[in-house]
Amino acid sequence: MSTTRKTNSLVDFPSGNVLDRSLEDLVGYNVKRSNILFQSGVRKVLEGHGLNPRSFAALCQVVAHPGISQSDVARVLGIERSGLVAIIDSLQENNCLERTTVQDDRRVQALKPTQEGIETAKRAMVDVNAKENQIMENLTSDEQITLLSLLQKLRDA
Amino acid sequence: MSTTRKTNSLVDFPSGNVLDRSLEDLVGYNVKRSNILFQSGVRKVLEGHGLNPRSFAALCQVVAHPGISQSDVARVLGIERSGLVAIIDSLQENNCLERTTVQDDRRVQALKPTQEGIETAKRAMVDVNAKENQIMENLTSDEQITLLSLLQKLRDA
DNA sequence: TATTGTTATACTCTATAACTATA
DNA sequence: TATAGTTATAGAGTATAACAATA
Repeated sequence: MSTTRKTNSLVDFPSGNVLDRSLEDLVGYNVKRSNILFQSGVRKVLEGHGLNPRSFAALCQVVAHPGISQSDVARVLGIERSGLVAIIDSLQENNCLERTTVQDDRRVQALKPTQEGIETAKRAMVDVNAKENQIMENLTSDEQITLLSLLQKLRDA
Repeated sequence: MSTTRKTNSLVDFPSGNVLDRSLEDLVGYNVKRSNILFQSGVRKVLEGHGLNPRSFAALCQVVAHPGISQSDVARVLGIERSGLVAIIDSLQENNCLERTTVQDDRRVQALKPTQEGIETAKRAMVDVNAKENQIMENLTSDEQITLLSLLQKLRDA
């Protein structure tokens, strides 16, 4: 007797099926499904701070590197400059940062975090960390650390 | 002297900055960036087989579970039924599967893989596996296995 | 009432191209 | 000629709602 799923299905879902396991054993597929878990969970948390995943990431960069240019934020985050405009607009509307002019190069607008922006980033980061711990609750602390370091090593390529 | 990036930046990027590391130390952020690496790499490979990530995943399910319904494929893949229609349409146009009627329940259309569909799935899987190994080339074999098992354990929650 | 497949719709995310002003 | 910021635009991905046929 094979182990079947609870829904009323046309076919059995025997555990250990070769081709089924092939998909479930792809790292990329598991990364994609895991990304959905984190994305949806973290998005909900960030909404409470008037942020979304991208604006949160951008704000973190501005807070960490006051005076950074939009182009540099885009480079660090791996997104297009054009897509960053609306994100910076929203952060500016929320009084999280200011666009300031630069004497040496009048093309760029240095991004300076406001005190409110700094505090928003810190509060959001606390909540995001808590949410991540909740999402990973069935991993031990060591396993969480291992997962993080392996993903970072992967990205270093 | 701090370590700076190569681009002409307004600000320094000292390694070890607290708030910058906070973002880079979020598991969710690393999952998101890793997902982009896999997604773009695998997508290119699948194009050579007339597939994309979603149609490949759906085809794998149909090959692994001949006779599966569209609703079940959607449930297993974690996507909406409505979004699956176009995917199944494209797989049917490529002669990878057939929609067949079911006597017991005339609402459902059991999905049966064609011989061409089975072979396409197998060939694509070989290439995807090779691509994943390339993407993870700076991880040892043990590390790749650990990463996979941790992601699977995370998703079991 | 609930489910399957389907269509229509809209919304988010994101990339591309082109423009301007500066360098 | 190259870069910064910006705008417009289009495409992919995906969720929602509603519908007809069937259970």
